Amino acid sequence: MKKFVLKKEESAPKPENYTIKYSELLNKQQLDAVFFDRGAALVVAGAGTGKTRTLVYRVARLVEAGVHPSSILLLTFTRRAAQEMISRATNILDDRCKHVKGGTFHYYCSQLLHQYASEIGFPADFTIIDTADALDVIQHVRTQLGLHKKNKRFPNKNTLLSIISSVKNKHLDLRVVVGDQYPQFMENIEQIQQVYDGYQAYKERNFVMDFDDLLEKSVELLQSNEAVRTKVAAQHRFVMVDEYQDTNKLQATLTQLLSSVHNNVMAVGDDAQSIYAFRGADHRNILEFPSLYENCTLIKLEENYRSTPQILCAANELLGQAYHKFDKQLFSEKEESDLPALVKAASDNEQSRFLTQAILQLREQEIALNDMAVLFRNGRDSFDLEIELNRKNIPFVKFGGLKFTEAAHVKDVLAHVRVLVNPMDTLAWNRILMLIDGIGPKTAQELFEWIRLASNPYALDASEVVSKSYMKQIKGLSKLLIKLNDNELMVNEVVSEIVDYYKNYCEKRYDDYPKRLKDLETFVGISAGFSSLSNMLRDLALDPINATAIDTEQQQHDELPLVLSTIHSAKGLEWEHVFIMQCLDGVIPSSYSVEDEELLDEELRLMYVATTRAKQMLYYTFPAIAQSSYGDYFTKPSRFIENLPDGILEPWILTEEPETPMLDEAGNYLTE
DNA sequence: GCAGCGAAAATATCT
DNA sequence: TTTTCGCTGC
Repeated sequence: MKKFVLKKEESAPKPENYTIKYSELLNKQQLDAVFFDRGAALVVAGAGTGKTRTLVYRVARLVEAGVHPSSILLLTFTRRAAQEMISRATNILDDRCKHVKGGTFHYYCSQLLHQYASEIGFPADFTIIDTADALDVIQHVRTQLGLHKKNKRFPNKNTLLSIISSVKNKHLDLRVVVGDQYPQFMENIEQIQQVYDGYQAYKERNFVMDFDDLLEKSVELLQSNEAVRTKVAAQHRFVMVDEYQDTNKLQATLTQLLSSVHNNVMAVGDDAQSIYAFRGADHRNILEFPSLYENCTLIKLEENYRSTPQILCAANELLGQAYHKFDKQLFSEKEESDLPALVKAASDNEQSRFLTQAILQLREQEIALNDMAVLFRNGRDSFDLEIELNRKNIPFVKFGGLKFTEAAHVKDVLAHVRVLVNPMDTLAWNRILMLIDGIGPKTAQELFEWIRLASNPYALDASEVVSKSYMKQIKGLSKLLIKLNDNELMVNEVVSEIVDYYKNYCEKRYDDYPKRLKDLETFVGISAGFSSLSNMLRDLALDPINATAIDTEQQQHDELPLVLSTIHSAKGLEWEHVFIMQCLDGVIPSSYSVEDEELLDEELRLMYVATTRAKQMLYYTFPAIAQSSYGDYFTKPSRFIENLPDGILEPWILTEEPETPMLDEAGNYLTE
């Protein structure tokens, strides 16, 4: 039985009652967005046009107008972005803004599904699996189906997962995805369908969900259950979605569903900055948005407040190279600056040394390390630079690249936590059982069959499956799990016990165990920050810790660190001085993208995003010769840079002098 | 059924 | 360079 409650709308706020002087702080278009009240709006905001600022002020304005903060939903691309916006709103207004609901789509969906788990036949404590786990499941399904030993080539697990993920995120038929992206595997379509079904069935059976399931199942829940949809959407009087150009089909549908009661929805984005097509994002979403909502208002933010005209000129010229054109020209009233620099180094290492020196020189000029960033296409592109920075004692943080929680030893420890939270999590059981000598896939499988039916799944030593040879080890595991399950321990106490138990296995398995044990000690410390085991698992799955964050945390510099970041992770951020390194053809654009216009355009937009992060000065650097991870060499600068007309960039020539002890004086690179 | 060895293959960006 | 596959001996 449906029940609608009619509530009176808050009376429209009187402008003179606002404490914030909006009209003095924002331009005309920004004000339009901030004071936009009811209905649907699309804010098209070019890079650096104050998009975040506008969202922050709109949140504050709504709260000031008497809208209950918790009825505002702010969906962003990273959790970091949501937290930052909410804290900025809190700063300009007051603590009420802290109650605004914010986070990523995945985070929102995770909360929703945990709350309504019973509606979709899942236990409230289902586990979210990351990509590595998902690949393990696919591999398992693939071998079980006997597909690995066909004489014909069958797609590997990475390809299979990417196909499955596309099907879900783009909401397309499997045939369409395979035909479109992997026509060479069309002949295997039946088997791929089997893998798809097997993968789905496995997750249902073991009560785990992958990232895509979070979105897909949320849409299913809201679409199939009218009562839930009404109840949920009623809580969100105002829905705002940031970075809308990087939403996929499921997220666009979710946006509609979540705003379907109050119909107040604002999407903000920039089609020129769409860089997540590989993940199913569809920049057409933003173009189609106005047609999805009745009387949608369109607001354009065009004046750039971030970068100097010289940097914007490079950005505009880059965008002009796209196959599919944008009608976009950024302009800025900012003061003139030097032309962006184009720096050719002889080698990878010379590039690193140039960057290190340039950074040190800027620091001498009182520019904080934190106001500089080095950006790159791939996580590994900065490895050599990281060594150089360490050598010179320059503190840095790195965003993107390897995640701490992806390291095998951390996953091992987390698997123990997972079986405590969700005893039906086969994947985690497999992982911890196979640590024990003598237990392989087969025995683990049999043990799990027993666990599934057992009255106490942790009392493994009661199972008749266990053979004598490893009984002692099983007893140890069993004792640990029972103890942790029976006692009300703090999260870090649980993790600490697991680490103690795991130490032996870690030492046996890894030559570099001292480093890994140190990591685990750090992890015990981090775990103290979580309120419960299941919260910890959820948070770590959706917001994994960066691998280098672990090292830097211990160093405790009083100086704010330099930022190293993949371009993808730099989205939405800005710095005074930006270095874009490894600008090589084959790196950016990636050599796997050059055959395809769509892919190539996305690489170009990536370069555009990187370029528009810079406020004051921009440097493109590349080595004359660079070795790829195996085999071939990169020898040409990025075509995007090569194609720029003369006079946009200033070429720098590096002349290296013999190393001298006084770096600041004589050993510098000369510029011309 | 398990573990270890050697040969062969191999895209990356993120929630 | 690292991961994956198949083979062999226990």
